[in-house]
Amino acid sequence: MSSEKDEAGTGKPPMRDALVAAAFRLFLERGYEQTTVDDIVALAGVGRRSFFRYFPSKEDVVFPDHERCLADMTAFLADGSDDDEPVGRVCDAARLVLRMYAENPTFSVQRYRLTRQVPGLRAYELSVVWRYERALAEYLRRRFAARREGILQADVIAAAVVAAHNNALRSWLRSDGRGEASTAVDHALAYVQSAFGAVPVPPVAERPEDVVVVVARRGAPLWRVVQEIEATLGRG
Amino acid sequence: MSSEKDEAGTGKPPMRDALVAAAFRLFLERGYEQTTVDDIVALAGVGRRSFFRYFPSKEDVVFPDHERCLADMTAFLADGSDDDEPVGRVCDAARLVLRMYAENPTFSVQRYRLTRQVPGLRAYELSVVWRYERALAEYLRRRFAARREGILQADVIAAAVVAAHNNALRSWLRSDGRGEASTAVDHALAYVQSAFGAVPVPPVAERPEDVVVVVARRGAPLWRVVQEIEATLGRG
DNA sequence: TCAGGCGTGGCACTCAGTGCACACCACCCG
DNA sequence: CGGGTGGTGTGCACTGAGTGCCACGCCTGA
Repeated sequence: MSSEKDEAGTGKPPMRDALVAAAFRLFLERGYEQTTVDDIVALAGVGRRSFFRYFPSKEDVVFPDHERCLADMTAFLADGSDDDEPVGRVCDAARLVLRMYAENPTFSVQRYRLTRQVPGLRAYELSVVWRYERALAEYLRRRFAARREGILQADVIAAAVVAAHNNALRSWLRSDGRGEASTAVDHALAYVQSAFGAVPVPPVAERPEDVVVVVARRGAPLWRVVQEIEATLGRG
Repeated sequence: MSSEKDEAGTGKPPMRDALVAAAFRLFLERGYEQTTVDDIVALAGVGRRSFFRYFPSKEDVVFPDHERCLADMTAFLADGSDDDEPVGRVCDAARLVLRMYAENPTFSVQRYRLTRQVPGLRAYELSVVWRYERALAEYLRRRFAARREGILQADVIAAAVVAAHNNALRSWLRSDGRGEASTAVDHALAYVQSAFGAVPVPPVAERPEDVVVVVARRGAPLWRVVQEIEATLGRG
C-alpha cells in the first residue's frame, strides 16, 4: 500500500475512496450480500478495522456522499431569506440532491441497480431519504409557523416534494442516466408546486396596474382555483 | 410453559404472543439495544431458534401486526370498484392503518416511544411505512393509468396521504393515545384531498350563491394569493 | 405398531460491528 | 536532540444477530 500524500489540497483521504472502489468492484461482480467486509479490505489492501473507521456500517459504503449532500442541503435552507417562496425553496433544495446524482451518472446507475435488488440497501436508502425529507419539513415548519396548519402542511409538502423528486430521479436512473435529469425533475416539481399553490413568479414582477380578478365558488376544489389563476396569470 | 391449546379458534399461536410480551417487557425496562434475543427467549421460556422461526429479525417483534395490516390494505384496495374516487379510496385505506394503531392504544404508544429513541427501529419502521406507501401508489397508478402524468401523480399523492396520516397519527401517539385518533386523521387527509382536487364537498355543495372574489396584482407571489383564498374559504 | 409430517430445541458456524491496546508518524516544545 | 502528544492505521478478541443442520418428541393416519 503506497502511502500517497493528499494531492492538490483536496481534503479527501485516498483510503476512503479506495474502499469505495474496492467495495463496488466486488458488489458488482458477486453481489452485495455475497461480499464480506473482509473481502473488501483484502482487495483494498487495508486492515479490517480501518473500514469501520470510515464507514459506520457496511451499507454506508454504498452511499458515500449523502452525508455531505445532506449538510449542503441544510446549509442551503439555512441561507435563504424570508422573501423566498418556501415551496420553491425546498424544490431548489431537492435539486441539490439531483445534482449530486447527476455528477456521477455511471456510479449512480450502478448504485441504483444494487439498491433495487438488495432489500437491506433499500431499507438503508429509505433512512437516507427520510433525513432529506426531515430537513425539508423542518424548514417548511419554520416558514409556516404562522399558519394554523403549518406543521401538517410542512410535512405533507415535504413528502410530496421528495416523492416527485424521487419519481423523476428513478426514471432517469432507469434510463441508464441518458438524457437530462434536470428537465424531468423540473417537471415533476412543477406538478407539486401547482398542487400546493406556489408557483415561481420571477419575470412579471413590476406591473402593478395589471390586476387579476378570480371568482370562485366557495367549496370549489382549491386546485381548480389555482389552475384558473395560473392560466389567467399567463403561465402554466 | 403450559402447552395451551388454541382456544376459541383464533388462529394465533400462543408462542408468538408470548415472545412479543416477553420482548416488550424487557425493551421497556432495560431498553431495546440492551436486550438480546437470548434474554427474550429465556424470559419466554422457549428456545432461541424458535424466536427466529416467528420473527425474521429482532426488529420484527416490535411490529408484530403490520404484515397482516398490509395484507388487509392490499385486499381493501383490490376490492374497490372503478366508481370509487381514487384519492378518497387511498385515504380510506390509510384509515385502516390508523384503526390498527387505535385498537391497542397503550401498546401503540409504548412502541412509538421505543421507535422514537432507537435509530434501528426508526429505520425499520420506515421500511414498513414504505410498503404501505407502495401499496397505495400501485393502486393509484392503476387508477390513473389513463392520465398523462398518472405515475407521477400516483407517487406524489400516495406520499402525501402517508405523510398526512403519519402526522396525525404521531400527534395522537404523542398525546399518549388520549382523544379520538380518527378526527385528527380525517382532518389531515381532508387537507390532502383539497390539495389534489378530489374534495368530498358534501355539505357545502348546494349554495352556488357563496362566492369568493379575489383580486390580485399580476406579479404578486402566487402563494400569497393562495393564502388569501385559503383564509377566505375558511380552511388552512 | 410403524411411517411420516410438524413444531421445537440444541449446536455450531458466519459475519457485522465494537472496545482496546499497540505501532507508526508527524509535529511541537523544552 | 529526546521526549511528549495526537492522529491514523492495525491486530485481536469479543458480543450478538441470524442461519443451516440435525435430532427429538408429539400427533396423526394407515
